[in-house]
Amino acid sequence: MGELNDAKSDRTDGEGEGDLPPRQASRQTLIDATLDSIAEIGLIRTSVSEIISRAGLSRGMIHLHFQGKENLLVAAAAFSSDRYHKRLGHHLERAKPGPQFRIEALILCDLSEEGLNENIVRTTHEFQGATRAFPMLAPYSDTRDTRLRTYFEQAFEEIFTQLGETDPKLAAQDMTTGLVAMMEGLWVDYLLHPKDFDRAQAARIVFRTLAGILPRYFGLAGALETAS
Amino acid sequence: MGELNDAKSDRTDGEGEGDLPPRQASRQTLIDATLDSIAEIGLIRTSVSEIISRAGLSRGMIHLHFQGKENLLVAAAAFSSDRYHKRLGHHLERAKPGPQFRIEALILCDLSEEGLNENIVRTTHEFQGATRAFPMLAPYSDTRDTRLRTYFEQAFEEIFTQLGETDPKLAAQDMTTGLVAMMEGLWVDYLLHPKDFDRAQAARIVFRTLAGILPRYFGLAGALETAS
DNA sequence: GGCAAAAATGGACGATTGTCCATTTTTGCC
DNA sequence: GGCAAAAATGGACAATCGTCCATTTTTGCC
Repeated sequence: MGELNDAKSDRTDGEGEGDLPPRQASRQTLIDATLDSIAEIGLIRTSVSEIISRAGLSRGMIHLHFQGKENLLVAAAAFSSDRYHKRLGHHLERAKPGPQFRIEALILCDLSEEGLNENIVRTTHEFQGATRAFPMLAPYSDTRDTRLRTYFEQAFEEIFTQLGETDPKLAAQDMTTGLVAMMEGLWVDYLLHPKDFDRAQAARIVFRTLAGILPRYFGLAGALETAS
Repeated sequence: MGELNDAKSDRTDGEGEGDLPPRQASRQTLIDATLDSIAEIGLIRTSVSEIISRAGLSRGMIHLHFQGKENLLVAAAAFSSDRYHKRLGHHLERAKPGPQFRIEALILCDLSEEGLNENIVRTTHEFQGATRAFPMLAPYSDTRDTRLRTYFEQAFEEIFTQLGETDPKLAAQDMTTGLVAMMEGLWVDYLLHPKDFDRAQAARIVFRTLAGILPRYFGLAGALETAS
């Protein structure tokens, strides 16, 4: 649903800080510059000077809008995470009915040009790795897996229930863990070799794996219509 | 190989790399301290002061042994990578003959307590993410996938050749990419939730996936003896 | 024990970090 | 147009960064 858009006097925002810096445009400029810098030169080298240089703004803006660099990083991670989940929801809405089609939609979303590109993969990976240094980033790094996992798990549970599995919850958990791991690993693969990465091959591999375990629901090309 | 003494009168002392760093003990102490620091507080916060504090040595030692922080990071990455591959080789030697047993050995090695623990996962992930900031670390981050991938690919090619697959090389590539991705993803899973991670479940998931595609070679518990 | 080389020390150094604030510029309402 | 509030500026500041070197301590051979 609609989070962080306008709502001009959103007073209750965040914790109990009294003063609310409003100007939205340069706030977003700072977030964009931060994400660009992280993607391009990494979180380590993303300094305040680097950010304001990319944003074309002055030094004090970060403190004015975010009361420090750390909050800016959190805001950037939140923005990135939110964008990711909006995309997921978008693809889910367009999916045909049936659990196997929701699973297919999520997989194809995560491998599409808009869902899997160098900027996204780099920033995601950087945030993930910075969890130790900046614990407040953890929830946003974790959300990707958590939310994606939930969608997968529900869909798999439907399937295993249909199949009459004795413990559909456990089977769904295992399938989800394996599938999320494979998707995560493909992202790392893309991160390390963006030029050699083949989206079609990646999708084929994922669906071949699913077809091996759930042949009535998945084929090599994706989800199958013929679910009893 | 082992030249750690003599070269006594290499007095040129210019900025060329003529002088050989001799004292091995404190050199290793620095590497260990660096890896510990990276695992514990992350690469971002691993400063020279932090390293020498953990090592119990003095400030100048880094410059004496490594001519700078960057070379120390490279040496630490190289040491970590080397240790990983020695462990892989060890497990490969002990594997029963047959490609499916080599694959099983690699998987179990990568999921064992000695192959998958918080220190290893954290440092590996940190180095992987630092590739953008420190390009000289790239080869050592890449080696893990490359070497593991080679082992898998050869074994799978044997299997697919035995099965009379029309294009055993391509099939082996796909299987390898999927399996490496899944292993990589399980590492990330462990990284984010070391307490909740279940090694037995992880192994079961991997073998269930393999069993789905290669049922004559793998069962839910691991590799099968019955490969005609 | 003497003594030169090696190993190790720890402070100086300039550069850069993130924070903060006194100012200036822009905005928006009368 | 005037003028107060908001937005934006850019430099001061202490702290920390990594590098480097003059010095001291330890080592090893005669």
